[in-house]
Amino acid sequence: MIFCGAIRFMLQESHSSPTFSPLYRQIKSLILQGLESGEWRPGEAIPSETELAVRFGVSQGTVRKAIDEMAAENLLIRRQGKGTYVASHNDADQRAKFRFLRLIPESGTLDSPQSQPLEFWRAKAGQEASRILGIKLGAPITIIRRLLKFAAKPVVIDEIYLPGEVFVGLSLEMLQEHRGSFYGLLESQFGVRMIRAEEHLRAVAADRANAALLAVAEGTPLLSVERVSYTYGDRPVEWRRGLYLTAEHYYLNELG
Amino acid sequence: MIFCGAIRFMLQESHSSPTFSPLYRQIKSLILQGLESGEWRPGEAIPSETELAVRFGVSQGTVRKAIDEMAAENLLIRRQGKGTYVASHNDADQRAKFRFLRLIPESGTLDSPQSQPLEFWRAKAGQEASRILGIKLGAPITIIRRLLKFAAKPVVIDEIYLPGEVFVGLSLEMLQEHRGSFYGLLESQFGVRMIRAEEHLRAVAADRANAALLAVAEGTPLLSVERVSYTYGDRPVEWRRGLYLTAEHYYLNELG
DNA sequence: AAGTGGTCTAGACCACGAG
DNA sequence: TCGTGGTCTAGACCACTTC
Repeated sequence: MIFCGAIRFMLQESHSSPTFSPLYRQIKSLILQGLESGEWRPGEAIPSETELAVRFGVSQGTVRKAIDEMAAENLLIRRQGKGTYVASHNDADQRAKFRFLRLIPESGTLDSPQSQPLEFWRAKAGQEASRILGIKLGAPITIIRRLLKFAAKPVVIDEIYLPGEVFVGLSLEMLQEHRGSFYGLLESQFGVRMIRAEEHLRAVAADRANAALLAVAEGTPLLSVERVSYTYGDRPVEWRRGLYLTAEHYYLNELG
Repeated sequence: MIFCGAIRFMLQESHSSPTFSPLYRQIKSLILQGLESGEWRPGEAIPSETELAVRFGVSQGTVRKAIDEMAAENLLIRRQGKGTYVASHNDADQRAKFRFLRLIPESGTLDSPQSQPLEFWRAKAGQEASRILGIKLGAPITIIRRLLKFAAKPVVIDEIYLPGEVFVGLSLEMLQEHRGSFYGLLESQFGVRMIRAEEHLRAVAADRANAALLAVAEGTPLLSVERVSYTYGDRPVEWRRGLYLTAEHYYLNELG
């Protein structure tokens, strides 16, 4: 607490600076640093608004505005009366667990998918993987193929590309033993939290192998979902391609 | 201005009310009423924050919070130094014009699609249309079929269902003559502004007729996009089904 | 210079959760 | 009862746009 009030002077003072950003954004990036550095881990509470205000030497309202933005970006979760928490893919909330999965059963009940790993191997990044993941050509990558089942029926085939240097020690056993979502595992085991993702959707025809896995005829139209996921600092750390069988499910998207 | 300060007493005073909502939300719904009633039309400026604060008998900060939320919902657009404007599908901004179209060309240049009306007829609402559009069975509906071309190539077939009682007088000529987006036309000609939409995506096979229109082989996988669009008060006013050819385009979705 | 939205502050009080 | 986030206020000053 020696620094109380002192940090204020380290913040940008001048409005005429060419790289000017408002105080609450500077506070925001300070809190972000705390998240990236692991000072506050997913699921934990960060200090109260008043405490952060004292620490950073600004008013409580300024801290509040910084936290408001981060809550809107799903980085933090506010709980009235309790505190502000670091968002996690391991929350009790089921919606948080499969936040990035937009596949909905045609008729009614939304049950959690069950993951069945098919293959797991290591390789070297080719042109496309190195470009998309922002790693060197030939850098180690880990590839996972898996099947997702809804109500015991196979519906999704995923092929997941991960930069090997980020997820060292990931193994097939970890995937098989893990309960919960894939991103929850990456978060708790490797400290890498997925913040946002970008998906490219296309309609494609099932080839022989994938058709067999999904128990449909070769050539059946499938929804191809290519996803790149990003962690703090917009750093890409996952590239995957999903093939969705949309006979009894649909992909839901809300347009604002 | 006779009512200055008086309206304040019409707002909810008690926090113990079972239907309690904070003051800024009440202000928000008052502004919303102004939008719905057409007091402020799309593209126009609403009164300044200070003026609204006086009119509603609350502080400027409370009005500000109400407007903040509405700007986040794309209902209003703030312009520093100028004022706050009602959002419109006819904005100069190209992004606003095709806000709901997520189809991106595979390679580079994003040019505006060109719409070519194919068919236009009136019918009576069946089971599905009446359920989705929230109108009576047998109520009049208007159906439009059209082709969307990117760079002179046919890429999208749309079939659009509109409640006839909302869009009386809509004609094929209006569609042919109109420059700009379809929603821009509905907004300027019928005063109905689309706020949000919900899309259900599936992969399907092209039938003979649609394959011919898109100049592809019968059975080619297409992206089926069913959309329900809502205006103020979450009232559904459009149901459409699009068939997207995703050979040289993809559907982009951002996951937060 | 005037008017608009944008930022920042300080303080009051309310609602919620936990002990 | 206490500490947390949530709401509301009043006032100061800054930045941008227009005149």
